Amino acid sequence: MMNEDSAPSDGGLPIAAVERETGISKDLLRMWERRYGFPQPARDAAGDRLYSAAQVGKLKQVRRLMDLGFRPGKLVGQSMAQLEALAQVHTPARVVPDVCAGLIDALSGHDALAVRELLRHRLFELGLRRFVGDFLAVANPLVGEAWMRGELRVYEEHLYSEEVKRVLRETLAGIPAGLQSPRVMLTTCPGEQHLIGLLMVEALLRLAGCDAIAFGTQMPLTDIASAAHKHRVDVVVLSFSASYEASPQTDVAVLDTLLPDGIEVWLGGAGCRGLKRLPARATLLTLDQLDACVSGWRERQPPAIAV
Amino acid sequence: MMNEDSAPSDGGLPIAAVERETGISKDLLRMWERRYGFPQPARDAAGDRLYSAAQVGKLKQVRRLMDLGFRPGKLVGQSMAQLEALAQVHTPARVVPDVCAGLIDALSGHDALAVRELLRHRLFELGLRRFVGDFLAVANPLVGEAWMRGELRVYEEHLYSEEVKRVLRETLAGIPAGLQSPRVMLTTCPGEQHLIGLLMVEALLRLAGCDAIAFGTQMPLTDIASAAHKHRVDVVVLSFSASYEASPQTDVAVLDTLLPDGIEVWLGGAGCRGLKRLPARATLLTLDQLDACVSGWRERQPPAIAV
DNA sequence: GTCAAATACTTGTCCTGTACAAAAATGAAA
DNA sequence: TTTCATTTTTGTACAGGACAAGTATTTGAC
Repeated sequence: MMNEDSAPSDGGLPIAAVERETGISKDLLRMWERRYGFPQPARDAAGDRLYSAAQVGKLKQVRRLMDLGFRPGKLVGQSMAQLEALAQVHTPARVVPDVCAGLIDALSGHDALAVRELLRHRLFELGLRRFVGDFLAVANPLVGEAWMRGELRVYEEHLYSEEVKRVLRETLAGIPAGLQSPRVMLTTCPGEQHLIGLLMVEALLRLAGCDAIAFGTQMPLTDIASAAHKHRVDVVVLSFSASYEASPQTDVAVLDTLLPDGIEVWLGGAGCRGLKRLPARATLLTLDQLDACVSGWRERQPPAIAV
Repeated sequence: MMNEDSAPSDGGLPIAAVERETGISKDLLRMWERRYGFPQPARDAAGDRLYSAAQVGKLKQVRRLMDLGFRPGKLVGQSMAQLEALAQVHTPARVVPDVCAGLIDALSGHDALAVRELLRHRLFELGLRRFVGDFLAVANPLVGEAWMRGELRVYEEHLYSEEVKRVLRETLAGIPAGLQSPRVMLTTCPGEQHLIGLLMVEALLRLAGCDAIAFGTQMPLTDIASAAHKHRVDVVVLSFSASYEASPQTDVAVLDTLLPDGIEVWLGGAGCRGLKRLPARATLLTLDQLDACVSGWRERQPPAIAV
């Protein structure tokens, strides 16, 4: 067991810390070292790895570029400057749509208040449905790309997502809970900590009059199943972000065996791209298909039960 | 690489899924298997482990009891029933204080709306400061203990924390952002996903007129440092829950080397118990010391700058 | 030349087994 | 009873091998 306390002042970060900072597993860090010779961390007295800040920084950059589709073998050999250039080139600044004007500036200006005001302004201007469907649907990837290009720092992206969550929750508080069917529960699978997509769906479901129950993120699959049963929900909504590590495919297959019959599963988010061979009860959908999906569900119900 | 898709329908869960479901690392799962003979998962065609639902359930129960102070060696040999009995005995139902009356019932009644109403009622009855300091400070551990005893399911605890977050955020939205010093940023270290403590602190700071900036959870330490610098904050508040896996000690030590001089670090939460040898800039505090801490900070500032 | 199938390469995760340091428990002395 | 030293327990680190899934590249038919 490495001595965690010896690390900070001097050499660098132990491997567990690097895993948490970069999201790259210990196994993989060791494998890259073996295969590519990078990163080649120093060692402490006990022979445990100690990664320098520079190595951790490069690892983060490599990881970003991998999310863009690059393979690690091509990346690890490059210098930090080359990697940054690569990120620049491959996420060309898109034309910022009018609705998002000023957003990136507000974020990089380190002014939390300005960001919040901007979001609120858009919300009142567009109304909740279009705020979600037109503004957030555009702004979220825009912020992600700006971060890829290095125009935004991690903490600025954190600030953005925190303020979006805040504004959405404030607003949801003002909408009386719908009581119509379908009764929907919202959550994410373990490891998926992105809540924004879930809140966006919740907003639209509330507007459609559905009885939506939010359970937050990261519910173990067995608990999703029993909660769905106990709360007598009709639909389980799961959101998968692009950075979801595990396989939505597997999650859905497991849930299919755990869930009682008659409960549907609706999946959304960038992490669902390329999903196939879904169980019969599962549906893949985008935000703008949600209303249609709710209507469709209502039509499928026996008239006696439908509201 | 195991075939994740073959698992769900038949035998059980692959080791990565069990790690995510139980929070027990792969390394440790294999170590327990070798040392204690439990869990002893089936194997797929490739020789990869496949854990049954029963094994995963027992692992979760073992983990709960370990949080109560039991050692794994004493636990793994016991049957599921014995483990449940143990949990019953060692978390005796406390006398439920009046303020919390009805809470557990509302949660186990699977009525999200009732929970929300109860929380709102307490909030209006007590006011924000006492809601945080008197109600939540009592209710949070109460819910945790009820879960330990098996009186609440995981999803009921999820529901509780989701509704608490919701009510707190609604309320925070109504308090104009304070603009007085100190300027405080709130976040948690990577791996710490509990937000409630942070929201409670934010509420109290806002009431004290502080300029509080919330960054959400799980910021890499390097980003905490640069955000603190760029946003020109005076204090970084970190919250550590009892279930924090990594070492707050190490985190603070690392931050101490990364943060610019003059920025203080305030630590709170159950995860801080037993912390010692803190850097000079770090302070350990509980909720009820927060006001005093803010006053203390203000007094320490040169009069010219103090507000 | 174009498309599709077969082949080769790349990459992530799993495996076994070992080692060791930190934490906890135990026992001895004050 | 408290304090200190010793033993046991426990978690995390290491090395290096294996292999399947995903990706690229070549081959071959049309």
